[in-house]
Amino acid sequence: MLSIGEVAEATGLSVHALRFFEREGLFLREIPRSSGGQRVYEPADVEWLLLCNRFRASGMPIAMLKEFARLVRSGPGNEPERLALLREHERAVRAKIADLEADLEIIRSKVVVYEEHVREGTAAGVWSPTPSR
Amino acid sequence: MLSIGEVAEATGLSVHALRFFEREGLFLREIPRSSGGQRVYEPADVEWLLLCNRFRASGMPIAMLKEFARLVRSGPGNEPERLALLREHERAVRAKIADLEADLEIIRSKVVVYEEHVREGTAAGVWSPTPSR
DNA sequence: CTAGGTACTAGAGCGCGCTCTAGGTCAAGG
DNA sequence: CCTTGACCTAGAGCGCGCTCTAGTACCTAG
Repeated sequence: MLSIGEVAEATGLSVHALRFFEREGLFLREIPRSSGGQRVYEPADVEWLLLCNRFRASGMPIAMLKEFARLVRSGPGNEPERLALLREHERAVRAKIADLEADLEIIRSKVVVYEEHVREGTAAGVWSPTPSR
Repeated sequence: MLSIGEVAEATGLSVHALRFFEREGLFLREIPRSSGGQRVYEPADVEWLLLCNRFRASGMPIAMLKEFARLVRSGPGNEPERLALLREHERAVRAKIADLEADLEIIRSKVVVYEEHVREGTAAGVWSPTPSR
């Protein structure tokens, strides 16, 4: 049984963010309260939040996370929908990686141009104030 | 010589975004105006914007783009600084790709679990409304 | 001459994802 | 008791990156 502060600590999320996540319905269950009204989490909630962190870090919007949580909360029977959502996100992440790799190529080429310029004192390929390249 | 509409078309940026970029000082030069006060671009501006798109797509914040543009505008002599900025961004992009690949692994494993579940009708490894895994 | 389309400036507004404030409650230690 | 600190709710605010509005001007075709 964990307090909101402990969960924040364990997940890297702020207590504000945890309350926000709850308002948004991103948990897999209602988080129960203690007699004094404080949230009482359990380790499984932390595991779910850690997975959420991965999803978020990989660019999944809150709305999609919400939808996934909704599917899980609404019980068994919709696993194909959950799978479709996960596959969609997998596709999106692969696409993002591919884009980043293409962008990295461009950046690399600019880095190389500047390295040569800085090493040799030539101005080939770098920008002048009035763009010429 | 190009109008703002043509540049928007060529770069995929909106005319609003182009005016915003200009206010923010993201261009490599002052964009001149026609007699009637309309912006007059040249192809080199489009090239720069296309590179900006790459930078932005790879997660470079506007502030960093601004700084790079400032360095270029302030003329020759600061190439080592420009290089340092580019290398920093290159590092950030590589890190982001690595993170995404790690996230992708996790997503894959969830997809696999759901694929098995959906194929075989077992409930192993998927979430129940009250989280057990 | 006029209408339509495109552009202008200045500034407000928005969607996302939190983050923080205000005003209060609760539980434990001194 | 009383303070301290973690927590509560409801709701406002913020940083980013645009996006849109209002009100006006110009330019080309008919």
